[in-house]
Amino acid sequence: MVKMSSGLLSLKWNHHRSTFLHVLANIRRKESYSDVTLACAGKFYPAHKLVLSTCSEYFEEMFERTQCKHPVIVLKDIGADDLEALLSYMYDGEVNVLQENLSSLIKAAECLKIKGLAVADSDPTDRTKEKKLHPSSGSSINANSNINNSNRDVHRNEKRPVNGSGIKRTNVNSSFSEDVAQPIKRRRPDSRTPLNTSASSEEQEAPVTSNESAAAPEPASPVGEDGNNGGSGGESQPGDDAKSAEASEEANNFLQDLNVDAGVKAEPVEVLDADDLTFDGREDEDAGPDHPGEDLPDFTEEKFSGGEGEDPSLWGGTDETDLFSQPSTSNFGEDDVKKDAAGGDKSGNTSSSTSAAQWDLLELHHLSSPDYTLGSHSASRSFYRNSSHDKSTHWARNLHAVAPSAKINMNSGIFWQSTKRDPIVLRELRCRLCQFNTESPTEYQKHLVTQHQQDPHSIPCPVCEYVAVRIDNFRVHLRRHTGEKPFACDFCSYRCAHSSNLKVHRKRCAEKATSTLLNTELFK
DNA sequence: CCCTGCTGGGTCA
DNA sequence: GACCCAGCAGGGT
Repeated sequence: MVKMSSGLLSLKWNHHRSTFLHVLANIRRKESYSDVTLACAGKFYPAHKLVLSTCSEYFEEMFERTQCKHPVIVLKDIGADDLEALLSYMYDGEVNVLQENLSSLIKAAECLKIKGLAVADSDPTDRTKEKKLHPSSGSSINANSNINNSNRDVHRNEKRPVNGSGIKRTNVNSSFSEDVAQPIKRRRPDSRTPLNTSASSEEQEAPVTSNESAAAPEPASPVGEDGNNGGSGGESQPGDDAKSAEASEEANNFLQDLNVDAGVKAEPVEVLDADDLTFDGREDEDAGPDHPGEDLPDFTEEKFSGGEGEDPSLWGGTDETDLFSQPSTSNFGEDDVKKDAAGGDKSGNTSSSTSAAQWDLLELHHLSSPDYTLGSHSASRSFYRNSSHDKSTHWARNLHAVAPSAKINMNSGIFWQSTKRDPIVLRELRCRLCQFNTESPTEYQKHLVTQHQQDPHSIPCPVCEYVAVRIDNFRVHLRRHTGEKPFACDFCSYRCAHSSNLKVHRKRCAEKATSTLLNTELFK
C-alpha cells in the first residue's frame, strides 16, 4: 500500500496479474462462462469473447458486429493443433511450439490477427509506445522473436493475398474481411442474379476452386447457434460438391451478414453438432435422413416441414388465415428440383412506386439446394423493368440471406428447410415497418393499407421485390417462395404451382402417352 | 377466392 | 421449337 501525496491510498494487489492468469486458466479448463465456441477440424473449443477479443482485433471486430450471444465460429483451414496453441497463447500469454510448427502457427495467427504474433502488440498502458508500433513488438512467445518475424516475412512475401484481417477470401464477390469491415453493405454484381447452386453465370465466372480454398486459410464462419445447417439430408448428388462448396462460401458471407447486420439476429439456441457445423462447402452426406425442424426453436419446430411423406396438414390447413393452403399435398418432384433451379431474372431495376422504397425486402437464397431460386424468375421482369428503384442501393440495404440448410429464426420470419427437396418454408409475412406479422396474405394486405397507407392494389412480396396488384395473384406468387406445387400431373411426376400450366402440360403429356401407347401397340 | 386462358421470358436440346 | 414458369386479368362462385 502506497500513500499518495493527495491523501489517497493506492491499494495494490501484488498477485493480481498472476491470479488473473490463474483464474483464466481455470475457467478455460473448466469451460466456465464460455460464451463462444470455436469449431476447428471437427473439434470444439469453448472460449470467451473477452479473451479472444482482447487478443485479436479480428475476433474483437467480429464480436462487435455479431448479435449472437453464443456464436459458433468455424475456423477453416486452421489446424486444431495451431488453434490449441493459439488458445494457450491467448489464455496463458505464452505457448511452447516446435520450430517446425511455427510456420503454420504464425500463419494461423495472421489469419486471426493475434496480437503479438501477427499484429502489433503494445503495452496498453504505455501510450508513448503505441505511437511507435512495430509489428514484431512485444509478444511473450517472442522469446525468439527473430524467428517469428522472419516467419511472418516469409508469409508476407508469399503471393497469398492477405486482406486486412490476414485472411484470404476465396469467395467470388466479397472477402470476409470486407464483410467485417462493411458488414451491412453487401452487394452482388447483379442483384437479380440468383444465388442458387445451379450453375448461374455468376458462379461460372467465379474463379473459386477447392484448391484455392485449401491454399490459404479460410475465414472463420460465425454461426448463430440456431443457424443450424444440419439435416442436410444426405441427398447430395455427384458433382454437387463444387457447387455446394461455392454455395457454402456464399453461405459464410450470408451468415456474416446475418450476424453482423443489426437488423437480423440469429439467436443462439443450442450448440450445433460438429457435423452440422461443416461450412466447408459440403453438406454432410452421412447425415442420414432429413430431420427438418429438429433444431428449430419455438414455433418452427413442429409445423414447418414439408418433406415428402409428411402430413401436408402440418403445412397448414385450408383456412383462409393460413398462408399456404393447398389444393393438394405439396412436395417437390425430383424433376422439378432441377428445373426449378433454372431461370434467372436478369432484369434491371427494382422497386415499386408505392412500396419498395419503404419496404425492406428480403431475398433469400437456398444456397445448399439447387431446387429453388428466389427473386429470379422472369415473371417479375415486367415489374422490374417498369420500376426505377436503384437496385444497388436497395440490395445493399436489404439483402439478407441464410446459410445452406440453415434454419435461422430471422426477424424476417422466414425459415428454411434443410434439404434439397424441402421447399423454403415461408410462414409469416412480416411487415418491415413494424413488428406486425401474419400468415394471412389478406391480413398482411389489410395491415399495409390500414397501418401504412399502402395502396391496396400494391401488395409487396416480403421476400422478393414483386408487387402484386391482386391478393389472389399475390397468393399464387407466394408459392414461388414456399415451393408449393399443388397441381400434379396424372401421367407423370410433373407438378406445378399454376393450374393453367398443369392444364397445358397435362394435355401434352396425355398426347405423348397416347402416342407412346400407340407405338408400342403397333410394334406388337 | 378460385379457375382459367393468355402471355412473355428463360432453358435446353 | 418444345417446354416450363409465373404474372396478369377476366369471369364465375
